[in-house]
Amino acid sequence: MGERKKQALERFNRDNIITAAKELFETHGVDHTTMDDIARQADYSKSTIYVYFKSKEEIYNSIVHDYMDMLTGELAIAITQEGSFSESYRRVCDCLVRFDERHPAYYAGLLGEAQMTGSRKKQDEAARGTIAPELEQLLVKLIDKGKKEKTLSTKVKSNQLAFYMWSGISGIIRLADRKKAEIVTQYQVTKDVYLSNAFSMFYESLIRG
Amino acid sequence: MGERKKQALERFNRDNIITAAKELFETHGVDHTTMDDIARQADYSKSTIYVYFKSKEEIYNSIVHDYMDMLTGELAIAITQEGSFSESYRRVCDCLVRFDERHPAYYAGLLGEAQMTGSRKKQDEAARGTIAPELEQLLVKLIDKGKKEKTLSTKVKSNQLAFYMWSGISGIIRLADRKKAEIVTQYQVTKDVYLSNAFSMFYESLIRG
DNA sequence: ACCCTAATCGAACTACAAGTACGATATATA
DNA sequence: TATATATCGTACTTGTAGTTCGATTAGGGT
Repeated sequence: MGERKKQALERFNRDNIITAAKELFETHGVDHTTMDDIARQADYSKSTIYVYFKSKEEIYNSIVHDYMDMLTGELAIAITQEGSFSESYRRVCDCLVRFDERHPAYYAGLLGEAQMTGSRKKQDEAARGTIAPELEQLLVKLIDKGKKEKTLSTKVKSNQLAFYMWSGISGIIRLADRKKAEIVTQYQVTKDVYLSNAFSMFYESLIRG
Repeated sequence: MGERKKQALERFNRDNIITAAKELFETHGVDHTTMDDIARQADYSKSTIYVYFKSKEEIYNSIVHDYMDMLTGELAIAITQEGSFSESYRRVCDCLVRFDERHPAYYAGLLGEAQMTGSRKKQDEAARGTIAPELEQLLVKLIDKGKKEKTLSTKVKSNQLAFYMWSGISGIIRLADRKKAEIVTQYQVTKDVYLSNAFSMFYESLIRG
């Protein structure tokens, strides 16, 4: 078989497997989906699955990677679209909230915090706990936009400020998601209103860095 | 055996087991510590372990609970000690940072985000993803202190603001911990300096809520 | 039509750790 | 000494990731 065809086949099979895994991960949860489940759903034998992916974790990471691409695409638009820093900032927050709502199973993966339960293989050192570089670049771009229009001071280095922004926003979203029930019952606001307030407050910290 | 003695014995055994587990969890990590390891370390048979704890997770949660008590003690001091809101706020941040540094294996548990890998039992619904109520009360107390001295506006409800504060601080600490290497190499500051800056910025968002 | 190679299958197998079962034994109390 | 109960030890069950390997299928080249 020609090298061309071989690669096309590999891609085709990987895609099928990922599609199947996505469905199962989202409906039953990552932990309750077994490799046999994935094989059955994708209509492959388990051994074939292991030809294309060396572990369950690699499947999960591939999906996260796909979603990461989608997300960075959306963020790029949110950031480069016309409007002030403040408007871009809100669009970015919205993007992340919507991502968390649509793909809760992968939000942890996006932050590099996913851990496979019951995995026999050591976790990939490479992918551990890093912000994806493209993501970081985008956030820096956003910060620079703010600096250019003098909304942000230039005292703090952009990448450091971007990192601060990311940690704050992701912390806010994570906890809001975890405690959404209490937010509604105890604080008497919807989750969206709470988040909107929180992002507004957090914005203050950025423009006074 | 009298009820008194029985309870003392139960406590004694639980303490021994927890002490053994703590050592192993901290030296080898929670995931790489097996129930057999714990039994060996504590000098009990595995079956006895299961008399006193119904699962590995319960052992872990007990430890978290202990540390939570310690931490709330320290926070209570940090908050009620003399000084302004701003000073208390810094002390609270310091407390949390030091906790994360001393007990990284339990920081996730503290936030209610720990997940046992390979556990056969369903996770306790009760303990899922909540801030411990005592912790929440303390944070509210801190916020109220700020309101009383007019450093904080009273527009936002105290418990909501406390929650926001908690999510921000814990997000900042978590990511700083995860990326400490990059902080030093890329941002050219020590982790402590970075955190100090971050907490200062975040402070701005609180006083302008 | 035939062969060869690579892809796929299937089913049994290993490894491992959590949690269980249960009879044997030690220890204290009455 | 008799009884109750705490502890032990060992073997077992269960669930799942990942492996092995011989059998089978499919397509392309001759």
